[in-house]
Amino acid sequence: MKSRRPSCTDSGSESSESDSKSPEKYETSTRRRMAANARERKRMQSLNTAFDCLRKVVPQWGQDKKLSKYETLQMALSYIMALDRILTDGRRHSVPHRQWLDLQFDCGQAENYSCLLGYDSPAGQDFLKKKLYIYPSY
DNA sequence: TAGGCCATCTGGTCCT
DNA sequence: AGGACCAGATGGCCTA
Repeated sequence: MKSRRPSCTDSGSESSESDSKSPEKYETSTRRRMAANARERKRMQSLNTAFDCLRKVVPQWGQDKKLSKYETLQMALSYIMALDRILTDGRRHSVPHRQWLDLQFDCGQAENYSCLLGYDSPAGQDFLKKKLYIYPSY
């Protein structure tokens, strides 16, 4: 658990409310606020889980540091556009059915693709370290 | 120490 | 009425 605002508790802002409301109403609103805070925490945690999944799929070439959320979104956008371009170019040049599109990449971050393409085994990752094969599905 | 990033709280708005 | 979502505010942690 990370930092929390010291002035704020899970019970929400108290002084003004306790002055103006009956104890019952105060307790009810306090309970609702706590529940809302807990839901919001859970929602943000699930959002962060989704970001972590996205980080695993997106290339992080030369990045030993974890991508920020903004960088992750930017990288995902670039990555999707690059893959789209590959597919578009493949169609335009009418790649034969059995031909593989051989993309050299020397970034050495092949594990970034493993969960996307299903190469989770060490042998598969070793294979991917040399080449990324994308089979045209058209 | 400043700036970037993040977690959390909070109030508002919309939807069911 | 209550939950989901959002944006603003705030403060902690980390790094250059």
